[in-house]
This record gives sequence, structure tokens and C-alpha cells, in this order.
Amino acid sequence: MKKVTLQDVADHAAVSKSTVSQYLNGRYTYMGEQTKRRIEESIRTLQYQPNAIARSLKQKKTTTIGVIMANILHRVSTQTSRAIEDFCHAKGYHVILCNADDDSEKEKQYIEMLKAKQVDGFIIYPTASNEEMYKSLLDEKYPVVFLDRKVKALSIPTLTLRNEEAMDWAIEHLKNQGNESIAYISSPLTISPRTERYDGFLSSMKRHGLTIQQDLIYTDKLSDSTSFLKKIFSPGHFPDAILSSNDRSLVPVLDYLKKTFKGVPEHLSILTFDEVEYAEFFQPSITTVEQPAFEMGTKAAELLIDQIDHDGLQHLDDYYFGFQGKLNIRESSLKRGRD
Amino acid sequence: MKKVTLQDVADHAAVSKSTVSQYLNGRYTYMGEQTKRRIEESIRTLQYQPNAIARSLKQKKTTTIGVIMANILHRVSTQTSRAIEDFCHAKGYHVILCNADDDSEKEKQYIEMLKAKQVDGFIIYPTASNEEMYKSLLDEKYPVVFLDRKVKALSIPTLTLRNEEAMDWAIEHLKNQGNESIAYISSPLTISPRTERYDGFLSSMKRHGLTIQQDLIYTDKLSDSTSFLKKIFSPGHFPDAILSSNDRSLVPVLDYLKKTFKGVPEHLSILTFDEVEYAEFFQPSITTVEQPAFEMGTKAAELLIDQIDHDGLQHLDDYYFGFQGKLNIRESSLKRGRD
DNA sequence: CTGTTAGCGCCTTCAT
DNA sequence: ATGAAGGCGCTAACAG
Repeated sequence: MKKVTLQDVADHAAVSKSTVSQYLNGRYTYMGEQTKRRIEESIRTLQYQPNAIARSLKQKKTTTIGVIMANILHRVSTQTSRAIEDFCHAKGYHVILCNADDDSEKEKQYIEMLKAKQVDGFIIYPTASNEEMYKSLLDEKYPVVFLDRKVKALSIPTLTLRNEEAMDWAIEHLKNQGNESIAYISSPLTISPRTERYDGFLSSMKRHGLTIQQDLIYTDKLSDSTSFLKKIFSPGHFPDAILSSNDRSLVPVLDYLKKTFKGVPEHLSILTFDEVEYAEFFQPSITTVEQPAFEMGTKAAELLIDQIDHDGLQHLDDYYFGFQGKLNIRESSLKRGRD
Repeated sequence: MKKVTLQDVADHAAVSKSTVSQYLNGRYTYMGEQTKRRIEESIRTLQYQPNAIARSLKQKKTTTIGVIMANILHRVSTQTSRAIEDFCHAKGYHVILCNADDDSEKEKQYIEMLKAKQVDGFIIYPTASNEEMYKSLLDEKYPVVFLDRKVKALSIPTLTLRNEEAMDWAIEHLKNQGNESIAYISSPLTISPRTERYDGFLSSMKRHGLTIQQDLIYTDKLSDSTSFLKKIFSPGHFPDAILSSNDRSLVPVLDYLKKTFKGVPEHLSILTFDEVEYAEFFQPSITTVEQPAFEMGTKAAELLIDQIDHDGLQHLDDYYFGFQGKLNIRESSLKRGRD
């Protein structure tokens, strides 16, 4: 079962290696019909398969890209990576998927391993603190695309949701449904989507003439959020609505409500960023801000492969690509029997 | 920014390539202290990074494995792949993730591309109809592990949920809760988990003395299931419980119930295979049979890397590894106000 | 202890 | 229209 090589094919077809190579690379132009046939047949009978490693070494191209994601367990990441994979497959590229777990050390390690593997480019969900690494990628002219998070002051194409805009729609919708006091829950404000959403929340509240109540806002580790929830969901505080900044932060909320009220109270609106699976089957169904994950993944892959095929970063007028969120209005945010 | 190579380092340190290579590969044993130092420094100042492609060509090993999954959008697949990735990363292996979409043509294509890329082994969610391909992998002594689905008569390590056992627990539980007539919904019985669950359903019903009602069973395309649901949820038929064979088949059920009854009727039990996210927050929370996805992924990776490190398939007494499901009993299957 | 040499499998001028 | 030769970057005997 030893591997059959170009040489074997050449021998079998009684031609030279280079001729077979020509054939493989479609340089038929001046090739004799019978030679072509003989090679074809030899390849078939020997079950020859080119060795992509050897080819890569010579051509300095692996047709493989590296994707370093925050956490593949998040639904958005999954969808994005699926879209990336689909697009790349269509273009003849392979994808090596890595999980950085929001650990910049791990991220760095991955980038290095992938460089060693000579990937042709990177799609990265950047962690907060690895700027030097990114900069060096840029210096070495590695094609890179950032997803979901912005890293300021680097000319690297970046795709994110237009968080402030989406937040504004969310607030407007909540206001239109008669919600005045709105609680906000988020994980610590470490990465750009979180800060943008939070900032957007504050400014949009102001813009809509709603008063911001500091004691209705939580931006810390979710595992410690119970006392916050207990506080705001006690008589005297009870907000009209609670806005969750992503699908993870929705969990403690639902959990608390379920345990305490055996369901969602009639007079509380819920709205969360990120589409949650089965959102429509909840009682009440949950209003969400959905990211166009497929679009974003596809676009990221497209931008990257463009860069690769054009041999390096081409100048863009704008390195930022904002994507529109979609407000999926469901029961949880509508005026129900509340009035 | 041209790549710096072993040669460059050797020149800079005034030694030969091989000495540097020795150094890199930890063959210090007989190396002079100063030489070592010089090399170290040269590597640092030149920012040398070994080219894994070149190394692979020489060593015929890529420390990369290929994973071909049915569909990365499924939660179980995601978790499994995450576990695989974690394990491999710890062992210094890389993972190329591919989506076959249950399309055996695509699967074949992927296997071929990955072979060309000289991956060291495969983890595959086998589609129904690619036996020749698997057989040839085996012939070529490629390390392979199958996940989730059985392919009969091939000596390939296979990991799946013990479907019949889990089904039996589910039925027993439903019976204990006073359910007599149980409806069953599944996608077409094309792959082993589906057939095993279905067969398990039938035999377990019998074993528990419950009568199987053919008109309460659906095993066809989910998109056409509405009329079935309409039929069984009409007066005269209404089953005590409905059992969904996976997370996908739960969707039309919830959808129908939501639209028709604005929720889950008090007198209907629901139980589904596959853990669904937020299952506990449903009203009522949903009873599920959970697969130990992380365990399975980890074990799959472990078995594969074992094979790789031991240079080929080692003989196993049993190529089948069954995993125990976990019945997450929640409100949807408990006797509630029904009696 | 370190350098020389010979490939790994393929691609690519350059001759013929 | 085809072949010969050199090299991609690294490793692995085998000398010295």
C-alpha cells in the first residue's frame, strides 16, 4: 500500500515525470493524443493521487485557510463557520477550524501553528489583547479578515453587526410597546460587540427620552448575576422590560424567571441579542435581534479569498463592513394582556 | 518579508543546516553549549519559524486529521467537534473540519481531498452509501473512526449512542407517568440512529405491554408532517405522549402545537432524543435524551490518535463503543394536572 | 560534536 | 511534443 507517485505513473505510461505533471496541470496544448491517453489510463489503473503537500512545498500555496473562532459552541459561530466552509469548499479551499476560547494565549499559539502549516490566510474572531500578533501578520503580508470584533487602528477588513443601529431598533420597539423602564444584562464589557451594544443602549435610551436607571444595569460575570436579578425582580423595582446583550446572558434571566415565577411574568417584556434556537416556541416566544451569520461568514470568506488570489491585501476604501441586524419581533416584547 | 529558512539560520549561526535541524528536534545530546546558544539566538533574531509543509513532506506525517461531519449546524455535531478539537490540540494535532451534508458524493470528494492533503487519519459521520470508499481507506491502512452511525461489516472503530437502551428508558419513563398511547415522529429511516431508535421504539413498546398504533407513527420527510400532526392531534386520536426521534423532528411538533393550542396541551407528554438548548426554559420544560457528545468526541479523537501513533489500525476485540444516553426528566413528561 | 549528502514528491524553465 | 535537471525546506543516515 505504499503511495504511488508521479514517477510511478510516468514509468507506467513510459513518459517522463514532467509530461505527467503537464498533464495534471492542464497544459494539454501541445500534448499528443496517445500520450494523453496513456497517462490517463496509467493514472486510473495505478489509482494515482497527487500529493498536495509536495505541491504546496513547491508552489508555496496550500489552498487552506485558518479560522480562529471565539467559541464554536456559540450558535452564531457555528453558522458563520458553516458559511465559511461552504464558500471555501466551492472555491477549492480547505478550512482548519480552531477554538481560541477567548484566550489570547491560545489564539497566539494557533496563529503560530497555522503559519507553520503555511495556511494561505486567516479569518479571526480577535481576542482583546493580541495586537502585536495581528500587526506582525500584517507585516508579513498575510491575508487576514476579522469577524465580529473590531481591533482599532489596523487596516484589516472587519465584519461586524451594526450593533448601535440594531440596539436602537430594539429600544425603539420596546418603547413603542409601552416599556419605560428597561433593564440591561451583559457579560463584562471586554470586547467590542459588548461595549458597542452597551454604549448603544445608553445613547438610544437617551435619544428616546427614556431614563437610564443604573440599578437596572448589569455588566459583569453572568455566574454572579443572581443577586442582581433578584434585586430587580422584586416589588418596587420590577422593570417593564429586560434586554439581554447576547444569547448567553439570556440564560440566567430565563433561569431565574422560571424558578421564581414559573414562567415569564405577564407584565415583563424580554428581548435578546442573538437568535436563540426554538425562540418561537417559547411561552411567550422570544423577541430577538438576529445576526446575518451566513451572510457574514460568506462575505468574510469572499474577502479573504479575494486577498489571497490577488496576492496580498488590496487597498480598500473602507476596511469596515457593517451588517444589518434583524429584529424578530415575537410575543415576549409585545403589549399583551398588560394594559 | 521573504520567509526565513533553516539555511538562513544555519548561515547566521555559522553552522550547517543539519545542526540546526538537530537542535530543533531536540537532539541536544551531543551538542556544544555555545553552538546551541548561537542557534537559539539566530532563531530569535531572525524570527525563524519552521515550515511544517516541508517537514511533512519529509516525514510523511502532517499531524492533521480530517473530520467529516454530517452537519455542523446540529448541536451534537458541534459539541463533538469541539471535543475532538480540544483533544487533538492537546496532542499537537490539527483538525480540518468538513461538512458532508449527508451527501455521499460530497463526502467522497472530501475524503479524496483530505487524502491528497495527507491527513494522518479520519473521523467520519458516515453517510449511508459509501462503503467502497471506506473499504479502500481501510485497505490503504488509513486510521479511521466512525461516529454516530454504524456501517456494518467493516472493522472500523465506531462510536454511537446506545439507542435501543436509551429508547427503552424513555418508553419506560413515559409508561410510568401513565402514558398509554405514544406517538412517534422521525425523519426517514435512512441511517442507523434512526432505524435503531425506531426499532427500539417498537420492541420497547411491546416489552412494556403498550400497543403500537400505526397511525400514530410517522417516519418520513419532516416537511410533509403537518397532516400527520393534524390527524393525531384531533379529537378521537389524541395520544398521551409524543416521542420525537431527534431535535429536528421536534420542530414541526412544537410548531404545530404552538400554532394550534398556543402552547403545549396539559394532557400531552413530550419527549425528544437530543438535548435541545434552553430545554429547561420551555413551558413546560422538555424532557430529553441527551447524548454524551463531549465524551464521544473525546473518545473518538483518542481512538484515532492511538491508531495513528501506533502506526495503523490495531486489533480491537470489539470495534463498537456504545455510549449511555442520559434521560433529562423535565416537566413535559411528568404527570401534571392531568389526572 | 558537526558537516555532507541524498532525498521526500512535485513543478518549472530550458533544451531537444 | 517531450525530457532533463534543479530546487522548494526540511530530515536522516553516514562520515569526519
